[in-house]
Amino acid sequence: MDFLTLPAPNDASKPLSTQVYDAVREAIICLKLKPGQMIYENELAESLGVSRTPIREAIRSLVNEQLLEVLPQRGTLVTYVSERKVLETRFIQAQLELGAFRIAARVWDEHNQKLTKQLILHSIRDQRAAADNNNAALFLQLDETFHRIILGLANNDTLLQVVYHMRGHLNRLRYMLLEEYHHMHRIVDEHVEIFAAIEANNEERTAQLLDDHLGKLNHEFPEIRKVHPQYFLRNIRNSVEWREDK
Amino acid sequence: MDFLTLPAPNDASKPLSTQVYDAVREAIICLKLKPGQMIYENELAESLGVSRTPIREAIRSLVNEQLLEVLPQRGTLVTYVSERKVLETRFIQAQLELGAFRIAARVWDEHNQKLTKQLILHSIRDQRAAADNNNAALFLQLDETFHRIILGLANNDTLLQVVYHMRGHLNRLRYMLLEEYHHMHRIVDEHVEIFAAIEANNEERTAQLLDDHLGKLNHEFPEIRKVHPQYFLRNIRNSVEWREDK
DNA sequence: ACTTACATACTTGTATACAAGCACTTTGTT
DNA sequence: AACAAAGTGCTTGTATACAAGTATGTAAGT
Repeated sequence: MDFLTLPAPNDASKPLSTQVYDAVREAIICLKLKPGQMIYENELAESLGVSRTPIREAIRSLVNEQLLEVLPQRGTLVTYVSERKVLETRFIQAQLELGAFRIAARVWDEHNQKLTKQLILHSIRDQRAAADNNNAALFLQLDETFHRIILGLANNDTLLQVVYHMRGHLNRLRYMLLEEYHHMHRIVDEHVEIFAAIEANNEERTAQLLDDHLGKLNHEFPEIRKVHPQYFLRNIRNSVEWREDK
Repeated sequence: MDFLTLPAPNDASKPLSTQVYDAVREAIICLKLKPGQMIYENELAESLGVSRTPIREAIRSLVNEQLLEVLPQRGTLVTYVSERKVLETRFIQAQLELGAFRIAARVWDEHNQKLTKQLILHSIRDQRAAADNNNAALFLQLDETFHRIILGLANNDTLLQVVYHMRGHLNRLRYMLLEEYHHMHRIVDEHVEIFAAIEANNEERTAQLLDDHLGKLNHEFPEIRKVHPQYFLRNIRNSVEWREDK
């Protein structure tokens, strides 16, 4: 667990429980904590140099996001990626992002959103750089930022938060995909296309492009599952009982 | 705080933290804990007869749902209802429910869903009874159940969970509305209409009716705000600083 | 050889003790 | 009388101690 560290040894700006939450969440999404792995409160507490109390509070939040599952008196499980969960999460993400991107296309105004445009162009440039360097972790972050900028045009913080949670799940899968297929440049191209449609105030085209963009995950899913079967569940619900490789 | 009680004095079926969560959440939504009210961990712990540990874990979950806000070293605030939060939440609810209800209308099959139909008819009957008795708390529960049955047809548990959280916010508002305007029968009528459209596999009409059904909240909002100004925030974000009545 | 019972070393769940910070009161000064 | 500053009692944040349950290994019995 030596890869788990807090941002600063004695940083009082945020409560320890929040810092632990951020650190563990990042580790789960980057697959440093592997789906199916057991973790233990004492172990985490020792690694991070804090007591069990903030650890438990962080775990509780991650259980709410279904990234962890507590098995009482046995330990805590990093949840498997299940096909069902991915499909469910993808549907929600699509519904919300489609709605928000439509708003973005509707309200986009070249004159009033010069700053936003600069942000987007910068983001796309950074994405290209990350793609050139084949840096999957960084690329995922930038991809998320790009989506957040557009979503921000809908002026709905709650939506940003919900989409953030949904992405928590999907990103583990997307991380595997990026590491395997290195298709980052294709994704950036799609981002460019989508933004062009928004700039043209073309709501229908924006929605169509975004739907394709998000939908690609469904086709890639079965492939990546064969590459990392140990991270996936076969059955319907998330459970410790049945695993792909048993 | 004497209205706060756990389901059973010594029920080991669920962890205390979960029981506390359920009890406090219910109290917030039914406005027994009022928006803007301060609560304290010690006070809750004494009322419920447990230690601060499970209390804190429950509070953490409710903070994640934005029903509570912890002010460090000062206490915990029952969040105000803000216009912004209501609009944001309503948008998400609409996007998700519209998507799911469309699926329901598409997949509905009289032959294969006899059981579901029975559930729905029962639910509508119960709703009428609650409306007759003018029982707002019960009606809200039944309303939620009705929506959940339909949403269940989309076969997406994650969506059920997200909608559940969004409703946590809206229900405080809806509770005020029901107490004030007693328009439960109108709501049941709309439910009947929506279900008829689903039975007819009429996706467009289902979506149209549901959109109207959910949209009514937006019109009622300014009215109810005048009745209970002390529960609402004037400003953009949820914050303890600015209040309607200051 | 196989099963069963039990001791043991873990785990999480809960309670309590201590630390640090905010708010108000009270006291002292001008 | 007005105001500033220290003190007191509250709050949440964190650490630790204890309780209860699970899995495992071992030894005894069949």
